[in-house]
Amino acid sequence: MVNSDMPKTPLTPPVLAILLSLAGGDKHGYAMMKDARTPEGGAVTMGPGTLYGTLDRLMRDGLVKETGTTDDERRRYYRLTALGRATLAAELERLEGAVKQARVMGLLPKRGRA
Amino acid sequence: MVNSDMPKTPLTPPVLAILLSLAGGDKHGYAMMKDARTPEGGAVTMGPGTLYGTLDRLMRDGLVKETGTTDDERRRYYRLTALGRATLAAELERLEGAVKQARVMGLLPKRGRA
DNA sequence: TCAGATATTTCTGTTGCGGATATATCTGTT
DNA sequence: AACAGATATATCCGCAACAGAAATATCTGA
Repeated sequence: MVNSDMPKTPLTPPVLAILLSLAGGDKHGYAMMKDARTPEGGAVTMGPGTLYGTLDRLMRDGLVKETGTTDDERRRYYRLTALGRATLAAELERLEGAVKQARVMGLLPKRGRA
Repeated sequence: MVNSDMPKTPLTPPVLAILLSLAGGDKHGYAMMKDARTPEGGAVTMGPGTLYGTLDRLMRDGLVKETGTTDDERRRYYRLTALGRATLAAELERLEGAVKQARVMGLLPKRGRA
């Protein structure tokens, strides 16, 4: 159980957006880019430089890997690793705590409470 | 209504931690640093470099200002501006959306803990 | 007064973001 | 089948932000 098996948080917004997108299933880069722009995806606007650069770092750090399969010559599909999933989960719990705290402080409009 | 009046998101983790801490009342740097480490503060560990550097940028961007008052020679107190509050609120709603989405996808344990 | 904690400042290396540019492949149209 | 436009990735590089160390000053309590 080395350090690299432990989720490291906090995550930057581009990293979170990518992991969140991949949590919905294997995707190629361009699809993640569009995913991220949506409100549910985190409303993050990434250009290609940020996307593919971040993707490389995520693979280097073992949070994401390529699937190796494709349905289109151009596309490269990516998948979360176990560490990637664990990291995403840890970050989401962290954020949930902050949001909850914010609600207590009255910083958020009444709704929420899914 | 210029651009600088509009909240800009997403925020990086250190920025969020600082704004969140200041939402609880005027604080000095060292206090924010300790605040940030707590789970409710976002569980972010910042050294002085990150803290004061980020604080300078927040003042430059008009999200935070100095109060000018102190109860201790060493301390410099900071306060959220209206833009700072609006930015924090926007970011929290953004994150709330992501967390909600994550819950739908079953990425979070049943009910978050306090 | 002395030690140790508190609080900030400054400096510098490193990382990661962000936009531009280039190229290749796919799709639909005629 | 050729073309236009959308899709998809690769790569480059300047700049902003983060991260840690080191130095300094002030406060607190024994």
